[in-house]
Amino acid sequence: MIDPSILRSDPDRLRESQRRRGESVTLIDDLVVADVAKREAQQRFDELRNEQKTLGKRIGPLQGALKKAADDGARITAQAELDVLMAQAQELAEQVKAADESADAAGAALDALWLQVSNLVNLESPVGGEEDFVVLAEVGTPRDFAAEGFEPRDHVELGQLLGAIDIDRGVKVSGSRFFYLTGPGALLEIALLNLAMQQATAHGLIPMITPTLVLPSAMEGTGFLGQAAENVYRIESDDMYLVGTSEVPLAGYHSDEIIDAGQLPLRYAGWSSCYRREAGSYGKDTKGIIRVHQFDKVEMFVYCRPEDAEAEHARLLEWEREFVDALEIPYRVIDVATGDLGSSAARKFDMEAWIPTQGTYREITSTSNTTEFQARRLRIRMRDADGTRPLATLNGTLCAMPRVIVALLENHQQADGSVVIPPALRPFMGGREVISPV
RNA sequence: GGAGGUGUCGCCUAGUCCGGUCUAUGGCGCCGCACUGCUAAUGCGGUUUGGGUCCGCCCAUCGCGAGUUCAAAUCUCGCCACCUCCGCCA
Repeated sequence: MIDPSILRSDPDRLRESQRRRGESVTLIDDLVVADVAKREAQQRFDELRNEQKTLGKRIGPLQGALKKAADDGARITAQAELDVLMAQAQELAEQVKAADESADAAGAALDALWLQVSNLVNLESPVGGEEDFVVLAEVGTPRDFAAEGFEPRDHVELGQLLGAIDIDRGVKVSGSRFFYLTGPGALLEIALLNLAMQQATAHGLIPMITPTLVLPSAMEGTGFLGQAAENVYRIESDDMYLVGTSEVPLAGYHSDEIIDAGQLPLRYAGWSSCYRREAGSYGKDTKGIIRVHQFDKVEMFVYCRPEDAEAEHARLLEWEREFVDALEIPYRVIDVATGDLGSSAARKFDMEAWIPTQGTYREITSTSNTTEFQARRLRIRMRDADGTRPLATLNGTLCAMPRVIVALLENHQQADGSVVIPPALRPFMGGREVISPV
């Protein structure tokens, strides 16, 4: 949710943001109307309710006086006065009830509209659709396998040769887009987890292992029940959701809290399984483990002052790069275009790793500055000398296991099908330097 | 899963039986001011959160929701969380 006061002070800013995203601009006009209607309805209720309370305060003492009335004359006078008041109060009660209902309805209508409004885009974000990203950096040089004299194998074949990935049995047990990590593949994930957590804790992030099943409020607060809803698994019998990223439980962690500004920034590194339906991706990445329904991920999440958010965003990107640098994988960094930000992000940087057998870069990390958007929805605020106000939240991938494993296997393979483990990872692999075909 | 108990503005707490002067009491903590060589102590004032505002105030908020009533922290119903006991269980 965006600061509602902007709707009154500068609605064109909202319109411009919607326009850049390629989302509805007329929605803002509807909001303006609904906002006025809501305030009018609320004010009417407030006034009537005030009247009702004022009147009610006279009834109690009068009833007391009636009980203590000394003689019949006084009793009759008091009773008559009370009857008049009660008649007024009864009529007022009906009006209050009606006003309350229309104020509630106006409020609900306004809230429903607000939920459709995506976050204000950062004006630096390139305008356009998925293809309109800007490349910020390109790091490392893709290997020239032709010059080395062999055809690179894809990660599916390598995974099989090494006994590291078992896709067939994943499909047998759980259906398409599921897999097992086996032997060295499982050890590789554990090593990556350890390397990621070592780096995270070195930078002062707090390690977290989070719930992966959450209530609707957490899912909605993080903005995943909007455009992304079709990719979320819902447990119908218990009205809960499986998270697609630990961003959800990490954001929900401080929901309904007011955090002392002195404690900020709060930085977490959460490890969890992630579940994605991948609806609408039929035919894409059907082979291999680039796009799967369940995987594990280490996610960074930051709560900070809104004025520090852009610097934090740069920091998250730096930490992501540090991790991929350590793995010696060629990559590029892109500034994601406004049409591809998702509802929560004001700005988003993706890292894309070079995948030799695809001859292209594929997303392996994503870091978003969601400014105060999620914090407002989740009622997370900070308190400083200026009072209480929403804070900013940011998130960034430190290590999404399957895609990093794909990049490692494909980029570090040798002619005989073995794979060299990058030195940074070796301490977490018992010193092993190479994984060889079984 | 079953039985009983509890849920009040940061923390603790009064109020709930018997509805109205609750505009929610008191203590601790915190903030400001005064006094003070400094600290402490003491005194005075402030201290839930959100919304509206003609900047006087007004409205909502007592775990959440619904209901009864002229009027609900208080009565009724449903839900949630926690505690105790029983059952089951990795």
